[in-house]
Order: sequence, then structure tokens, then C-alpha cells
Amino acid sequence: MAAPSDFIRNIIKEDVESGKNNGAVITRFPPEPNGYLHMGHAKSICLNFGIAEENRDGICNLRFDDTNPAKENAEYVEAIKSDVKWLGFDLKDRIYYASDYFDKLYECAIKLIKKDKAYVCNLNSEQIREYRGTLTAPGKNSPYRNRSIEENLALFELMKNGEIKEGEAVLRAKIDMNSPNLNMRDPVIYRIKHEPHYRTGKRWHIYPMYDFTHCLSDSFENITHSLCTLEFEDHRPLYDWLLDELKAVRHPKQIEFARLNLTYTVLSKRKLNMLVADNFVSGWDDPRMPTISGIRRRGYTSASIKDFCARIGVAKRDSVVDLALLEHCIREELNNTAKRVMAVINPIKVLIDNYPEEKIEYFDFPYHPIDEAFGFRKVPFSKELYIEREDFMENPPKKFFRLAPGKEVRLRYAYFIKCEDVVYDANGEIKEIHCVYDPKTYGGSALDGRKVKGTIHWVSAKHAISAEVRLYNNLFTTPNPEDKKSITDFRDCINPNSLVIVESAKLEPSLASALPEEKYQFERLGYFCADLADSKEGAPVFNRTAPLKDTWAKIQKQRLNS
RNA sequence: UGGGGGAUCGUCUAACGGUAGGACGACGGGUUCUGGUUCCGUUAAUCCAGGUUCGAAUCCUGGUCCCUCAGCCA
Repeated sequence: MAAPSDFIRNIIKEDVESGKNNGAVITRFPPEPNGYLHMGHAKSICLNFGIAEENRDGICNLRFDDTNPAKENAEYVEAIKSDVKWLGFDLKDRIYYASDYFDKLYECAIKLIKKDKAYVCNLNSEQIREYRGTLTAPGKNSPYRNRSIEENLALFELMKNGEIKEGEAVLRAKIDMNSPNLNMRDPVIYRIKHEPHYRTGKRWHIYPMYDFTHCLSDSFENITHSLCTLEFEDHRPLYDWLLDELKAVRHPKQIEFARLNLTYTVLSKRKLNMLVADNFVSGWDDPRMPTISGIRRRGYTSASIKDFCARIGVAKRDSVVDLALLEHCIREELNNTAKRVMAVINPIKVLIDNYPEEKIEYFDFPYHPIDEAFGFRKVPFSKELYIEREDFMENPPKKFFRLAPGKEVRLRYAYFIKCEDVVYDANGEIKEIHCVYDPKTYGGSALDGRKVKGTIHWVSAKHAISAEVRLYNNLFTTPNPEDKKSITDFRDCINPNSLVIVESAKLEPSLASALPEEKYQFERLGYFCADLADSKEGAPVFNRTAPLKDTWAKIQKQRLNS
């Protein structure tokens, strides 16, 4: 694949060529450990780590932006590390924590106070908001703005020692209450939180804010290019102001790009957290979730995610990427890598009337239609079979190529069969379909050159294993559940059929040995993956990763619409 | 009616004053023991109005629309 190119890579290329930073390229991926990583993060990871890989001696750090002890914990840290590793980027032990910089950051705050560029403010949060002004009205100076450096130092010391209550004091940068950019109206850079931190314990009673922490952490790590999403564009002046005032040796360049949006899903940690907390899904790794761990459990591979990220590109304009593109990426990969097997999800019984009662034939079927390197497996054939309910119609429309009274089809790789009779139960439901087979079509082709239009999949009833199969559909019914104009609460759009559990699908016996995370194509149905958590050898559980494209379904839909 | 951004096929994204290209989707067809794959083809875009220029998606002027900022979240 051609090397990716986008406006950020172009900027970096120019910087390297002009000798900026001595040609170094150091990026970072800075998640807050307050939730699991999702596809939006995957975009950022592929960008930051990708750029590092593409440049000679390029480096990308994983840095936990853990300055809010109320929301962060070690479980999230572990989950994030594992997701980044699974995506296949080499961390080289370059794992950092903003919390490791608390001492250095504190020193920077002192320095700022000594420069008379920061002050302790005793306005409460409501007052701070009032003094800040509005989008159109300027703010006004805090009455505490002109405290002496000594007083500020003393007060900040008290804050640090836990001697002031939460909410009663903050440290603010002294910038400009008249700035049209709200972020420059004396932003809070430290607040009091009498809350233990998952890494630093009870050592601190004050915690630095994002704006203060981020630019300095970037600088400490010698980051050259600090890539973030569009909403931080307004923060760039503050990012630069802090580094300038503190005379930082390293002054990274912040560049903003548009965050990822995907149709039929939500990509905000807050919303995903709500789905988990309110049990709309089973957890962060529910296969319906657009989290890295969810999508992995669904059966997506890291290669397909990287491919997707390369295809969507990086730009500044807001965009919503079609989920179909993600599906395309996984189908393309699995088409080349997944073993083909047969499974019947919605079984209906077929009896081959002219097949001997006790006879069992074992066929050697290929795991892949053209590539023999995939190997072969034994598949039993007998008088009683299951086929897919949807593959039989009593009164078929014109273009139905499957089984119907009087019609002949091919059982994949096995025999031609012809439907002779249909037997009903007391409720008028089909109980079984009676067919005859043509022994001269052994292996699935007729010696006389006779053709059949349809080939259907099947399993031997006696030999089939029963297993749970989970059919996943879009989590939301609308393409854009995050659209504020048309939707008041994204939860109103949750798809009630996002998960359909098939308790006992009938699988060919070879599938009994499927290993967790092993990927298959169930012929004519879709790509399936043995569940990471619930699948056991001998007792598999399968998740549908993506259905195969289905032009027959499309034809039917068109018929309905016309 | 403050500031900061953005507008190119249905969607995503190229083109950096010189043929508006690619991918996904959709549609049509060939091949096929998966109505899959594959192959071929079709569809379809520069927000608007002026200007500069031999030539404008690109430069200038003026509009329009969209996103974003008033956490002691990140």
C-alpha cells in the first residue's frame, strides 16, 4: 500500500526537510484512563504511531493523561495498554504518565507564580463563571488577581498541603480577562481535590488541569508534533503561552485534526460509558461496542482496523465515515484468511428418501475454495440433514434459485437433491422436506453436464453440533445518533435487534475444536469468530463479525419496495 | 450580533494556478459448486456571487451554511 499522506504528514515532512528539531519526529498518544479506547482513538493511534514508524528514528509515546483522580483507575490503564499492543504498535517501554510529572509541574506552577503570571483565586466556581464573561461580553478581573507573589506562594503551599477545602481556592494563570478567547481569561491551572490518585495515592491535594499539564508533558518528553482533535484549536494559544512564559526548552507544535465519527454508532467515551453503566450492552467489550476491545471480540483484526484508518484519511473537516467502509475492510481481510465451513443457523430438516438409512459418507472438503494451503476437513453426510430455513420456499418467486417443490439444487460439495414432498406438523408448520438425491452427482457435479442454479449449505443432522451463535447488527437504528438537531437522546435510537441470540445453531462437527478468537466464514452466511470469553474448546460460541454481501436479500427488498 | 475552524461525487479523501482523481456505496454486466469472491463497466462533486489570470477547487473581495468555545473534565 502507498504511504499515507495528509496535511499533518505534509507539515511534518516539511519540518524534517527544513531541519526543525534536528529532523526528529516525536509524537505521543495521550489517553485519559477513564474509559476504554474506541475507534476514534484507533484513528489517533494509527496517526501518531504511524507517523513515528514512517520517519527515521521516529518515536511515539503512550502517555496517560491522568490528572483527574476522580475518574481514572488502573483497570483502564491496563485495558488501554493491552488495546494499543493488540493493534500491533511497538511501545518499546515508552509508557509515560502525567502523574509522574506532578513534582515537575508543581515546580512550573511555582515558577509562574514567581513571575507574577499566576495567582491563587478564592472565587468559587460559580463566581469564576460569572467573572469570566460570555462569548460576547468580556470578563472582569478577579478581586484576588493582584495578590502579592509572597501571598500567592503561601496560599499555594497551603493548597498543596491540604489545608484548604475543595472549591475554596484555585491557581489561575494571569493572562487577559478581556481576551476574545475564553481559554485565555485567567484559566484555572490547579484545583484542590482531596481525593487519592490511583498512582500517587494521598500524596497530593492539588491536581493540575489539562491545559497546564498537557503542553508541559509534551515538552518534558521532547514531543515535536502534538496532534489532537479540533476542539483543542482554541486551546493552542494557551498551550503556546504557557510554554513561552515558562521558557520551555522544547516547544512542540500542536496540530489539530477532525475526530472520527461513524454511522450507526456513537464515539464518545461519555456515551459509551452510559451504555455500559445502564446495561444497554454487556460491557466495554460487548461486540456491539465501537471500542477496540468490543470490535476485537466481534472478530475484527488489528490489520483491518489499521487498513480502515489508512483509508479514512486525516483532515480538518467534520465528517461521518460510513460504517460500510469498516465492514468492507474486515470482509476483504477475512475473505483472504478465513477458513470456510458449513453451519445452519435457522435449521429445517431434510430427509433424503433414497439414501440408505444407516449410511454415512465422510467427505474431504477444502477449507478454502481455491487455496489448498488452507487444508481439508472431514464432513459427514447422511440421510437426515439440516438446511437453512430461508433456502426453501413452497411458492418461490421467479428468481429463487434454491430448494422448492420439484426443484433441484446442489448440496455444497456433496450431491444434487430434488424436493419431492413437504410434511407438515399439527400447527401447519413445515416439519420436514423430503428429497431424493442423485448418486451420480457425488462431489457436487453431474456427469451428464446437468446444471443447477442453486447451491446451498447443509449439515448432517446426526453429526451436527449445537452451539450458540450471536448475530450482531448495528447498535443504533439511525445513521447519526449523535446528531443534536434531530435527536434529543441517543439512547432513544438504540436498535432493539442489535443482538439476536441463536441458542442452538447446527454446525458441522469440525467446528467443535474451534479456538477462542478463531475466525471462519460460514459459507453463504458471513464471517464468524469464536467468542473470546465464552467460547470453550468443544463448546464453541460464535459471534457474527459481518454478514456476507447478500444480493438475493437486496432483490427481495427491491421487490417489497416496488 | 465575540473568538477559533471548516465547506470537492450519496460517504470519506486527493489535486498546493495547468486534464477535478481514488476508495467505499449504489447501479448494470461477465465468470463462479458460496446470490460470496473476482473481473469489466456506469453513476456522481468543487457552497454562492463577483474579481484577478491565457487558465481558478486553488489567489482576491463579499456573502451563505456548518462545527466549536462560557468545567475547579480531558
